[in-house]
Amino acid sequence: MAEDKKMLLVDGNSVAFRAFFALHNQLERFVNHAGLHTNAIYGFKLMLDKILGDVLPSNVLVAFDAGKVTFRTKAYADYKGGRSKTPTELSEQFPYIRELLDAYGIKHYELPEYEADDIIGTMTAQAEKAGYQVTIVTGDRDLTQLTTDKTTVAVTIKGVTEIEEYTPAHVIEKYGLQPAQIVDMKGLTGDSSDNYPGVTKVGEKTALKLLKQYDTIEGIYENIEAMKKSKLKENLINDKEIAFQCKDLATIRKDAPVDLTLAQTAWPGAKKEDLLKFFEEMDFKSFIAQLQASSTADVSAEPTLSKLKVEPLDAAKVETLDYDKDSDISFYLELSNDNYHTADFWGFGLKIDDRYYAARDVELLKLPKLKQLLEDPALEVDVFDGKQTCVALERLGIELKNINFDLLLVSYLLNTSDNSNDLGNLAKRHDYFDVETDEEVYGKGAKRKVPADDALYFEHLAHKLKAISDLEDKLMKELAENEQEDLYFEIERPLSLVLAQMEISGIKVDRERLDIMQSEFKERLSELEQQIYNEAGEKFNINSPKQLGVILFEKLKLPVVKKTKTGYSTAVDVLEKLRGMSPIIDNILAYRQLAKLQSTYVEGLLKVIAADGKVHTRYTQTLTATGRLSSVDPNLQNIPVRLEEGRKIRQAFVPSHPDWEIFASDYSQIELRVLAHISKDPHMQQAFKDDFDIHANTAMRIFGLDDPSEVTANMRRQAKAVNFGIVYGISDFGLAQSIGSTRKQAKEFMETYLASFPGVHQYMQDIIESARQKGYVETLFHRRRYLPDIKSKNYNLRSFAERTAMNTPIQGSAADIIKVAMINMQQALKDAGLEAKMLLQVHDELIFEAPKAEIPKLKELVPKIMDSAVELSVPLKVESASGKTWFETK
DNA sequence: TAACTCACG
DNA sequence: ACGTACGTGAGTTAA
Repeated sequence: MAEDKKMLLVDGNSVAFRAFFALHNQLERFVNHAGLHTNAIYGFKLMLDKILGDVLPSNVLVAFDAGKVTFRTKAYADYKGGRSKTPTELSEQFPYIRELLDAYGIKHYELPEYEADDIIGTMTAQAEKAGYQVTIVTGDRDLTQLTTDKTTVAVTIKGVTEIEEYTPAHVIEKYGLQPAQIVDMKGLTGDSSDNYPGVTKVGEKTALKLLKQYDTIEGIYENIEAMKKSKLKENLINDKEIAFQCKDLATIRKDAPVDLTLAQTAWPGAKKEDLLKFFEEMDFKSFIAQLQASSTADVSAEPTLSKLKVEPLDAAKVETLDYDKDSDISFYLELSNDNYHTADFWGFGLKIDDRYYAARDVELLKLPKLKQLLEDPALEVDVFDGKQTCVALERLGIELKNINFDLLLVSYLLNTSDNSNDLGNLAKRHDYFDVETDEEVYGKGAKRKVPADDALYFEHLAHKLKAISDLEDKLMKELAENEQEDLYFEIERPLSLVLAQMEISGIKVDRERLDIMQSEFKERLSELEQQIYNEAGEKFNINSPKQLGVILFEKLKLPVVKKTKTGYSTAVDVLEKLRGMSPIIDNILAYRQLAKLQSTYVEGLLKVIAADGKVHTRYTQTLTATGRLSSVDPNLQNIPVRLEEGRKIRQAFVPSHPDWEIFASDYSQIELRVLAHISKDPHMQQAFKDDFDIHANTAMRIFGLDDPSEVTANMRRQAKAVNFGIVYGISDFGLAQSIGSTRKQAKEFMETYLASFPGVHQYMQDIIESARQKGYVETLFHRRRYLPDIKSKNYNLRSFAERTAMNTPIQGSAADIIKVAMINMQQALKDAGLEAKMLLQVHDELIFEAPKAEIPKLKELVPKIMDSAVELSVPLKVESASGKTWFETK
């Protein structure tokens, strides 16, 4: 590193701004014990680590602006005028950012009357001359004017650590300009953020054309006489002085009186002690842990991993493996992608006590020695993602029998909002740094590939095994502290095996049925297409909201109901309002509906039918913030049902054997029943105990009726919306939206509702207060969701957190209940000796296939198991149906 | 990759 | 004065 002359120059102010605003929504979470905001300091530190690691510089300098008065403001009074003041939450952090740099051993510098840019420009020139490679880091694209073959400019684009690197070639590609021409561009067009005007009526396009022809502003004016008469020429002549002045303002100085030698910017590396002291002061706990985990006293830019000895396995070596019942065993199976039903096997790693083994060839797992190890019911194995491991091993004919600690699952339970699937990232969240992320080792997206080098690859596998093993005690202790042991041992861990069975079973799809639908839809779509083109008077892409917006609101001049960030909204609720104004609307709605069915369901499903004629979804067990499952590849939890046309898609879901049927059971109103239970509201509980129509019951209360016969269909519809609103965490706006009333009317409904159900009202207040106190809410089975925004000063964030506090215990407890039912169900089917198989879960319903002869038994058994999953203060209610296809189970 | 739209509970 | 219903996944367009 030392012989490489690499200079890193950082625009301190600009990066601090970026860091501050990137973490602005978490401003209140970044406050240290002294009340100092620390988000910009934190972000600055992340950016430093990233760039130091990428560049490995020999020299570093961070430049700051010295103050408001500069030679530019002296020359042009309005320079940077109209900028809003730096928030105090940020300005208070600047002194500490300088302290941070001191702790890193990094030189920082500022110069009266000059901006950070000019210091950087000057140092760049000096460093280039002395033969350095230069990297500049900034949030300000203007600095790209400094790019040369020796100097790269890294501009932060998103967050703090994502950067875009500008080389001269990239500048040309992106702007169509040489780096040196950027100042000519700015001279012509001006810069609204720096508040200087440029030439009248000259924008980016005109400027580009001019510079292409004349190269520079000087070039333009040398040739101006020859230009033919035009408004542009007039403007150029009138604004000549402005153009030159603006160019001068935009030009970064390379000759500022910087009294700093290159030698003074040499970077010796950070001192662990100094950093520790600083991080203590800032309360940066994870950085402290990260530091303590690293072994050396000198902190280099790249965090160093421990060196592990990994023995490559082959058939002979497998025979020598030695373990017993008390051995500490971790196992990790590496796959080429997420879809473990079909992914290629990349290999595996195995840890027995403190010995590490790895191999690329998974056929080795079929050898008796290894197969027995995995299938021994008396041998506990620690894993990361047990479900994935089980399903993939099943493809090799191996059944993993006794999972002890599942790092992914436990980590999710500890914090349902942290839903990283990557072992390396997840470990970092638990202050463990001795493992890299897959992206770091394998690359991402299309570039992801298994390392060619055995040593490198096997070390990564070994570090993953080590992380699983090292984190077990700590995480299990946290689980116990949270009273979540039962949730893990009794619900989530056994559930992962139930889900594995369901995923492996898959559900049979009638391909011919879908083929028929596809050609039928195709025909109808092209008819609708023609009609729409006729009515519009031209061809356009109906699928493009942008093009459709132009047709509807500009060409046909229909009234604009709602706008989105980028243009006109063409969503269903908008189109509904335009119905009747033009026949095109009905056709567009019909087209949309059909196009959705065609692309997402008919074609989407056809694409994922496996060789066995079935679709095998994957349930993500560690994703949702509430504890629900989700379903991917394909998503079988959103197959159409509400509209008849779409519902027919369900005709394609059929049993996998002749003379079998589909059987489905669903919990009726489970979320409202859960609410009745946890809120202890007597009226709501009574309604469920009496098995009343709950929406009609609510209607009677909010409309003040005495008899169910007085409830009209419309009243019931509105009451149903109110019930939904209550479950979601009430807001008058949302309710008004959903029932199409005024906000005032909605507010009255809500108030009447809360007065009629005092227990519910009390619950809403209590749960919000409890969330504020504890920082989290919990479900019936202690599933936990943290709500840091509940204390936010931002109204929106806080309101969102409050609604979440009301909703999560309801949605999450319902999720808990069906999970218990599923575990009991699998056991009950087995105990009853039935062939029936549980195939799908859709939040409050379970779908099975079974021999026709077993259907009567299921009608008894399934509701019984679902009802008794948990004892609430109100009864649960389950409804069942069966038929030849999923469509018929209604 | 983000934005929009729409399918489900 | 603000700008929202809760929880998901997938296809399309357009940058």
